[in-house]
Formats: sequence, structure tokens, C-alpha cells
Amino acid sequence: MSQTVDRALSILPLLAQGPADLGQVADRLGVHKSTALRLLRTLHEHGLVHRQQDQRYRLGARLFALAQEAVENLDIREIAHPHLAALNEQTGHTVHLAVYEESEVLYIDKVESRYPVRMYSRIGKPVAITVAAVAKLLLADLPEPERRAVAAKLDYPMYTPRSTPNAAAFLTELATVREQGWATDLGGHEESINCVGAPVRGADGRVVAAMSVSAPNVVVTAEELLTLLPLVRRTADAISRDYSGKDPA
Amino acid sequence: MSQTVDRALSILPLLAQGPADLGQVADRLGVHKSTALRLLRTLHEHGLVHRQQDQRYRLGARLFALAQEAVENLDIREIAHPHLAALNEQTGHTVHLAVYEESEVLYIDKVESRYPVRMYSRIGKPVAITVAAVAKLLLADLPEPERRAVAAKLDYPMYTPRSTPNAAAFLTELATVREQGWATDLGGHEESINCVGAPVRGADGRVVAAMSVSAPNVVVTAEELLTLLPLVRRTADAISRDYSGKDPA
DNA sequence: AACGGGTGTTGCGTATGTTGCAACACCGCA
DNA sequence: TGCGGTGTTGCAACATACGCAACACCCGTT
Repeated sequence: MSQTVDRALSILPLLAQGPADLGQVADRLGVHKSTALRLLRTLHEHGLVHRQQDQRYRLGARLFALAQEAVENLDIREIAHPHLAALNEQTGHTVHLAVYEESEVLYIDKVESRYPVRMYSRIGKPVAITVAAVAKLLLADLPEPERRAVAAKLDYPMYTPRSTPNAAAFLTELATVREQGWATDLGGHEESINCVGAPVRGADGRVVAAMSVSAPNVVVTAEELLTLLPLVRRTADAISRDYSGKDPA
Repeated sequence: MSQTVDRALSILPLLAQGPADLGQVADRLGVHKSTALRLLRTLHEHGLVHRQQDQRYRLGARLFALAQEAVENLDIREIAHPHLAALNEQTGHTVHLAVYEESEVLYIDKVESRYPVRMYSRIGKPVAITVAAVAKLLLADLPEPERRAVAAKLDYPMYTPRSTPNAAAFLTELATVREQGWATDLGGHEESINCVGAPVRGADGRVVAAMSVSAPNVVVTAEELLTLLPLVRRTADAISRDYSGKDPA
């Protein structure tokens, strides 16, 4: 592992917390000012860091451009998108696509509801991992030891009374999801919002992504939303087939 | 400038184009495989790079998290947000906030329209710089030489027949915007969408951000949208006042 | 089974690049 | 004018990142 690069990259999370001047960066890195300066300059050349009028440094625009390109070039996303759009067309509800990576789950695509009430989420934003249907689907497929390890490390915020309270409950829930091949979130993140989701599988049968349909209580009840389950599963299976060239059954 | 860091960071745009394996990365960097491996490992440790099942590398999730935090910690954004929300409340239309940085303009906040027809844009996405109202406002405030330099370097895609066709036309438009203190985009990006925007100024009078209201033809005509101009300008001035503590007049 | 081409990985000596220092330049303030 | 606080530069000493070469591994082939 390269020391220089390691130090340079450590600057990024540091600046993510807010702008800082040269001295602060040097201190928090534990290096001499001149060293910090050279690292910052290099980061600056690549646009990852920006210098504002008051001389302080903050994260730069290239970071957004990179994140943007990264998400747009994911092949699952490209393959899945038309299916998601079709599902949105049929149901009118918000449709999400998410992937798991390094203990995080994040949305990589979203087709918005036709109804005026929409849920708050953003592409690239980490998902509420302990409650979201897509998160359950992705974690349920991890090998058992990793699943336990991740579950143990997580926080279990009580967004609502129906949120998953702790690791034990979460693991039980994951076992159920793994068994049945689909997942729900019934008011576990926001009181009035329900979701139904299904997994997308690669050629080897492993879950590579998960999709869900979300709708608020005021539009459809949880029971009504659950009637969409077969449709959601068919869509997920269709994506799996397109992605892997194999039938997921 | 640090060579090691420079090389490591050069990997990111390379991977933004799509996944690549070790050999490809080494080749395109012009270094030995072992060197590339060490750099990739360091990037991996920081989560900027992810290794997929087929061993190839692609950009990692931490990138999104960083971009996310960065945009959320911008102080202009925090100060402006309530004003944007209020404007959305009054008009019902989509409201955007954007900043300029290193030859790019990007959205840093957005409050969505109440109407079902919405325009396509995303926080963190670079703006169509030659036509968007917010882009004109931000570029119009640059010192003249820089403005000319940027205008000369840009592409001028003809999204619609009303798009800005070339640098000369763009500079003329910028002069007008600079003069009048507000800007529009009437169908220059998407045929059916119009925008009106106004600048947010810092204590020194320089433009630090720009905001706009957008609406499709089917909801309000361009003329009707223009009647909102005084309201938009008042909102922008209110943000300027909050941000700088000074009256922008 | 043995082979070959294609990967990714490791250990190591060398020289290159990085480090921290000390001195300087700059700015605002008293 | 002097003084703390910045950010910046040049340089010599050293640590570190470099590329090499050899190895390990996984395929499909003969």
C-alpha cells in the first residue's frame, strides 16, 4: 500500500466534513505543511479538491462528475432501466434499483411515481440498510458468516416503531427473505410508506441487484401493494434473464 | 506535484469509462503491473475503487458518499434551501440552485415541481452550460478574459433550434444577462421547458450561486413564467442577504 | 496428465520521488 | 514598523515507491 496515496486520499473524507485550510489539513494528517500542500495541489490538479476565495480547500466538482459517470456505466442499470420504466408505467408507483457494495447498499436507479406524493430518496445515496426491502434482499444473499458480521456492525435506528430493532431480529428477517425470495418494508422507514421488492440474479444465481416498488398509504394500502408482488417478481426475473442470459428459475 | 498520487488519481477517470482489469490499468497508465496493483490496492482501501467478481476494477461506493456529503455541507445550499422551498410552495414549479467551479456549472439543490410533468435534472449533474439560465448567470459574472476563455473552449450542442449556436452568440447573451441581472432559458435545452433565473451574490458583490424556476409549456406559457421574475429576484436577493449579511442592492 | 498462455501476486535491490526543515514571502493588524 | 499568522519555495537526507523477475494460479488444450 502506498503511503503517499494513502495520505492524499485521507484528505478527502476530512474535507467532506467541511472546508479546511492548509494548516488544519497538515495537522489532521500528521504531516508537515509542505507535504500537505503538495498532496492538495495534486488533488487540485485532478479537480477532486477546490480552493475557495478564502484559500480554504473543499471537495471539488470532478468528484460529482466521476460518481455520475460511474453510476451511468453500470451495466445492470442499463439493462434494468427499461423494465423499471415499464413497471412504473403499469403501476404508477416509484421504482428503485439498488446494489450492495462493501457493507453499504445504494440506489443506482429510480423512476418516480406519477402521483404527487413522492418519497425522499436520491440516486447514489446510501439506503436505510436495516429496513429497506432492497437492502434485505441484497444482504439475505450474502454468505452466512459475512451476513452475521455485517448485521453485528450495523446501527439499528428506530425510524418508526416498525423499524428493525436489533441484529437478532434483522437476521431472522433476512432468513425469511432468503427463504421466500422477496421482501417488504411496511412502514419501517417512514410511517406511511410501504415497499415490495424482489432480487435480480446473475448467471451463477447470486443476487447482483434488487428492485422495489414503493407507495404511500394515502395512495394504496399495504394489502393492495402486496397484490403487485407477482408483477414485481416477474419484472425482476425478466431483468435477471436479460442480464445473465439464463432463466433464474 | 506528487507523481504517485498523480498516477493513482489518473486511474479514476480511466475507470469511469468502464471496468478494467489490472493489465489494462497498467498499460493505460504506462507503469508496471506491480505498481498499478499497489495503487489500486490503496484506492480500494479507501473505497474509491471496487473489485467485482470477475476481478475487474470499477469505481467504488465511497465516491458517492463523498459527493453526497460534499454537496450537503455547502453553506450556500443550507442557507438557500428554505427560500427555495418557499418559492416552490408559492409557484408550484421546480426550483434549482447551481454553482460554478472550474469551467463547470452544477446543480447543488433542487425542489421538485408539484405538477406531474417534471424536467430531467439531477443534483450533482453538470448543467447544459451553454443554454441554462443558471449557467448564464454564473458565467456572466466571470472577469472578462476568463469569460472569453471559457466561451471559446465550450461545445455548443443544438439541443433545440433555440439553443445558443456559438461562442459569439453566447458572449452577447452573457453581456445582456450581466447588464440586466437576470436570465432566461426559453426552450433552449428542451423544446417545451422554460426557465427564469436570478443570481445570488456574496458580500463582495460577486455571484456565488444562481437559482431558477423551471416549468413546461403545458403548465404555463413563457409569458406567464416571466411574470414570476420579480418574485424570483426577490428570493435571490433574500438569499444573498442571508448569505453575506449585506443588502445586495 | 502434462502443457501453455493468460491472469494476478510477492520479494527485493536500487534509484527515484517524497519528506520535513528552515528560510522566505505575503497579508492584515496593532 | 514590527509582529503573528498564513501559504510557498529550495534543498539535502532518507524513506519509499519503482520495475524486475520469479512465482502462483486458473483456464482450456493437446
